[in-house]
Amino acid sequence: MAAAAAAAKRCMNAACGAPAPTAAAGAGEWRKGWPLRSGAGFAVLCDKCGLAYEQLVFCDIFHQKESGWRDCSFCGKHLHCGCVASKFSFDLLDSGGVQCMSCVKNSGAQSVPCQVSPKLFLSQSNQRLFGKSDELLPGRPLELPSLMLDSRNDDVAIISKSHHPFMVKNIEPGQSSNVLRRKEIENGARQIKWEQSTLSIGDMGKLPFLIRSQSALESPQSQCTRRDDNRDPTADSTTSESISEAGLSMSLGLASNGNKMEATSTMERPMLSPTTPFSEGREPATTLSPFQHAQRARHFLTRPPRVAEGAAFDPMKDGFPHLRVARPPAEGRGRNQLLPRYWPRITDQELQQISGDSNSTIVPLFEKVLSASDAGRIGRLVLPKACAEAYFPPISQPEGRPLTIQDAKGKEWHFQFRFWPNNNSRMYVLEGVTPCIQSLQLQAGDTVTFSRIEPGGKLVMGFRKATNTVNMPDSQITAIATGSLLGDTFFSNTNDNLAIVNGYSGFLQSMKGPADLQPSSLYDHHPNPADGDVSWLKTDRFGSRPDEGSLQYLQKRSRNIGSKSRRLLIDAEDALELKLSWEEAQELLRPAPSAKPTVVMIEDYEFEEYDEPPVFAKRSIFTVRSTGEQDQWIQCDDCSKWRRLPLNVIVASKWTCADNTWDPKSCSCSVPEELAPKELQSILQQYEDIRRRKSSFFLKQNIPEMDASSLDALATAAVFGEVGNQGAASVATTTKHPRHRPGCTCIVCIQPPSGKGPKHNPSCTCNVCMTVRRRFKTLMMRKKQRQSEREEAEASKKIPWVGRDDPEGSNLSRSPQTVDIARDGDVIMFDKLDTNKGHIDLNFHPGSREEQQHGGQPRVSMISLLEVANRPLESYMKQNGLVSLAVEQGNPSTAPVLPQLAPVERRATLR
DNA sequence: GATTTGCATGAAGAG
DNA sequence: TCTTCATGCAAATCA
Repeated sequence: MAAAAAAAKRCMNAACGAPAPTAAAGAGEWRKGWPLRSGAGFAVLCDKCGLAYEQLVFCDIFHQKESGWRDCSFCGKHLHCGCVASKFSFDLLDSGGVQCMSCVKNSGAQSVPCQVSPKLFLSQSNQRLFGKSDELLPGRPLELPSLMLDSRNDDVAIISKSHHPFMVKNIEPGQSSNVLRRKEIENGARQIKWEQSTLSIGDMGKLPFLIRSQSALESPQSQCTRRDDNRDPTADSTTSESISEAGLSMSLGLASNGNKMEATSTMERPMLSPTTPFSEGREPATTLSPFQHAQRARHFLTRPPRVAEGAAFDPMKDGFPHLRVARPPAEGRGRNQLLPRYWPRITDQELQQISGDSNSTIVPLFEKVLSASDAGRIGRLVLPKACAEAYFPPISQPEGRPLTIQDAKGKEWHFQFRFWPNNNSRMYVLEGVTPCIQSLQLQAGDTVTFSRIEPGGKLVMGFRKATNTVNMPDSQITAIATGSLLGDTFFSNTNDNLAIVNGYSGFLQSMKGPADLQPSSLYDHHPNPADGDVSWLKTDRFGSRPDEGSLQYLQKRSRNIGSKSRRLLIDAEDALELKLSWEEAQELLRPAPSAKPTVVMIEDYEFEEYDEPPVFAKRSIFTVRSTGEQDQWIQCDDCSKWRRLPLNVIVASKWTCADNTWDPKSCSCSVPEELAPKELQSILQQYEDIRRRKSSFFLKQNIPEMDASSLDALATAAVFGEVGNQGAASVATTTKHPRHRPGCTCIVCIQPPSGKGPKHNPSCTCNVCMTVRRRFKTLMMRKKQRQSEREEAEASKKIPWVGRDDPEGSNLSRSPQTVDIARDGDVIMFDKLDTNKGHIDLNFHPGSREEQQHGGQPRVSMISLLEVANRPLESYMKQNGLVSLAVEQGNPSTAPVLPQLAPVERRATLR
């Protein structure tokens, strides 16, 4: 292939005959992009990971940017598109050889006809199926069985050879692909119904949907992919997006003229459908500028269905009135520049609410997630410039003009729509929104949606409360990506996990791409798990609205609320989920092996401080024999056998028996397990019991607010002597303000701030302040620990200690055979070497043992401490009957019940 | 002293 | 590199 290709590396245009670039001109790079298989496309090889990504080659962006470079979805390394790399850009012809792009440009539309090749073939390398364009001809609908999914990562690639490949890349495993499969079964081979739009809507933002119009930029072949560019864009709003929207129709599964879409027709439409300009013999009127291509590509990537303007997609008709679909922006000045994040996500139900009578049509315009400033008492709502200029009346003076906007209830609000000069630009604001914001009880993170009633053009605003807004810690995302948290939810086997990791990696990277995410649609459309589809995200676990509990949602929220705004807006249930997941991750943390802790004694408590960040380790289970000797058990990743390791050993996340250098007898998977099956089963069962009880405990806590900032707020309040001041509660809430530190006294965070300001800067991070804060945390933790110990002591007089830890009546409290098993870091009382194997040592008391070992010094559970410290100051003070720091212990009876899940724990570590 | 106003600043995203 | 926009901040205004 390479040789043949090399021989043909000359422009096929006889009038040109320009040679292919020489080695000096970058032929090496160029070859890198030479088609791998039958002209299916230019294979792009990542030098770093060696993975081929044909589909990336066909991205319009290549040509729009004329850069020829793109990042590998896996490793981020730049990929290379051979067709545009050199000063000559060549296009592959079906008849063989190449044609240089300069000729394509010069020859115009007549030079080379659109060439198609009636073949359908399977990529051998990755089992992607490449369907050639004539397979998509009208009357020859693409057989859905041909929409084979990559067995590894469920990629779907539908690529027409000549210059019109359509690609659906990296459909997430178990997600959209399942939709495809399912509908394939249900509807026969031809139709991809509406659900495919689910796929696409989500995938649009999540992964680069690539439609290749590689030559569309200038080549005659591009005519095939071009649509009616000379149409009046307003004449048919659903088709005015030309290529991009045509492609969108394919990817969304939304026909322009129907509620449901057939894969065949929508795939054809962009290039070969009888309705397309090309098939109609109409010439494209204009050559798209790179910018236009870029814009269209973006729209293609994220174009959701239109509702009010053409009803291409009608959730109501489809029986999904609650679908939260990212509506496309309505017509307006500069609407093409409207970032998808501002696209209104509004359900038809909400639309109907707004419209009231059915005679009016609601045109969703845009939405915005309220920032702290927007929702603050300043009363200014910053409007996205593009939105303001596109949908609000034009204003020429900074003073702007009054604007009356009606809310969903019909109440009219009067605002001042104005702008400020800003860096040679404008910053549009809606002033006087405070009454409205307060009336609607909107907060930062909530979303306001602006729509227009037609006819009449009256502006209406709706809102959406951010009920499940979570900014997921990176670590959890990482954990999810590696399947460690959701392995069972993802896929059941390692190989699949790997595939998912890969796909997820792409997903994460694609999040950075130009296409924003519209995940809600995805999850609104998401097939019911009961249907047998795999839900690859923890929507069920969140138990919330699927769109808002999804990772995509979290990602989007974190973007929308502001990437600048790394803050936590945690609803109770999600907070709990997050907390548990986070703790799971925390349990895998170990001090860095090389780290030498500095032991700090604070009021008789030992804390270890590390200067180095912790490392992730493999989960292990600790057991204690009746002799008090502890063991650590770790499961082999290969054979799943449990092996005993020394206590102080920290193993990497991947560990096999072969790595067991501490016990040569058990360094092979063939060696039987040391633990008897019953013993092992007992341990694991108890282990799970403990986990469940921990979860149950947290569920029962119903902590009103778990804002991670509470700890800092508490400490800060202490620093400035505000403990006991009810106003301190506002300190916690103001940490939603991303740039503010706890205790910030700015006008947004704390009003009024003046007059009572501390002498120290509240955000001061000097050593003194930091130390004071830390010590205060410790003080609070210790105080709480004392209370819990007292409670424990009192409770122990009434019931056996094990019973306290076993409210659900597990074996732990019922049987002397039980053992106490805690999660990693906790200790399972397990007498492996006892003559009564597997029997619990009832005489064992973790507290007494701990005290014996540590000279009577109680140890502090870091989780427990954080649990306490995370409580908002106000609730903390209330529950402890504290008025100020000067007040010592409150009434123990009012103290919150602390988790007694880990009576024995390792030394608390502080960083 | 409290609140509003107008602009400046800078992080992050887009191109 | 440019643009956007969330936020800071101080002057202006109000009570």
